[in-house]
Amino acid sequence: MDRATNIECDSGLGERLARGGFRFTPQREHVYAVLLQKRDHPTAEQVFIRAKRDMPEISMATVYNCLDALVKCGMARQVTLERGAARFCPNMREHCHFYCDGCDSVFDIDLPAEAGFPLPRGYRAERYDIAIHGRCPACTTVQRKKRETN
Amino acid sequence: MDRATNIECDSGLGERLARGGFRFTPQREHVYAVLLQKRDHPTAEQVFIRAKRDMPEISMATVYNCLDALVKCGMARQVTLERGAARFCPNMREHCHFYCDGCDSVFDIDLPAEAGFPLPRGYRAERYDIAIHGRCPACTTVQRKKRETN
DNA sequence: GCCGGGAATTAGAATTGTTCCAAATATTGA
DNA sequence: TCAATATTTGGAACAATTCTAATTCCCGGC
Repeated sequence: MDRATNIECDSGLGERLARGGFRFTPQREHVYAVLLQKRDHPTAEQVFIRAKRDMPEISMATVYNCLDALVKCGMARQVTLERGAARFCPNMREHCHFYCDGCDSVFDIDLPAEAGFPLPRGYRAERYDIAIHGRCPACTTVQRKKRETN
Repeated sequence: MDRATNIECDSGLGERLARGGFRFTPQREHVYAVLLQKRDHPTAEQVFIRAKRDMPEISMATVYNCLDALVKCGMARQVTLERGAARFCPNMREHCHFYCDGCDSVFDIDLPAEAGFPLPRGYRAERYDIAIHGRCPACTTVQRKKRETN
């Protein structure tokens, strides 16, 4: 949001890509510029549309590739993280979810009483949706395969 | 088929369905039972597979319908809420996202310094992913159409 | 400067998860 | 019982994403 951050990130793109094992390409530079230019959390398709304005030959597959590279080298975030199928639970208490990156399972975590959160003036919160990613007790010590039992 | 027995044994399901304007059906009862039976946050497909064991005729469409009814009448939650396309942002500071249900846009919200969160013993958090749903300042007063500019 | 190998790009096909549809069936209220 | 309405079903449609195979590009060694 502030220009200092912009300049800092911009100048580091090539280096960050390289450090992540990626090459610095015109497409990646351009996709990153598109992200910086209008910070409204665009979808991949919106990035594609915007990128095509100045780079008409770019393809959707490349946009996905570039976004992936940017995320992997720490220059962007994927906001909507849980990309797989929706999951359901019958626990109607106030709680949040812990996603174990080791065994890919989900645990209910009780929320501390203080539900509040300081929001800027004018924003009205109706629902909090908190996900924590990490390792569950079983996976903290041992590396496990993704469980699948049905 | 004895409806009285069903209603007696459904621990509030029939009533909650009715209050939500839904009918109490064997499929909905069964899908709910499947959710209760193994609380591992199954996907719709896993629910489908499990439901078919005792109700081989049930279809995927019905499972989606039942899950939807259960969520709408408050008997279950859909864990993974952001179902649309993934969104991207180049803001690498610690922040969370505010989703406006009025205009369907996403805002960055700075996170208060205290990032901590009391987790049960053994869980190791690596990343917090906090989404807040509600109305942004512009939509708090006026109802707006979903914005689309690209 | 030229060549070979690995990475990146491209268009399009394939896959996944979900929603929509129309017809058949079931349930409810009169 | 009958009509109105909701639900179920299988399959088609759909949207987002990933994969594939054929170039094309880029870098280092010669």
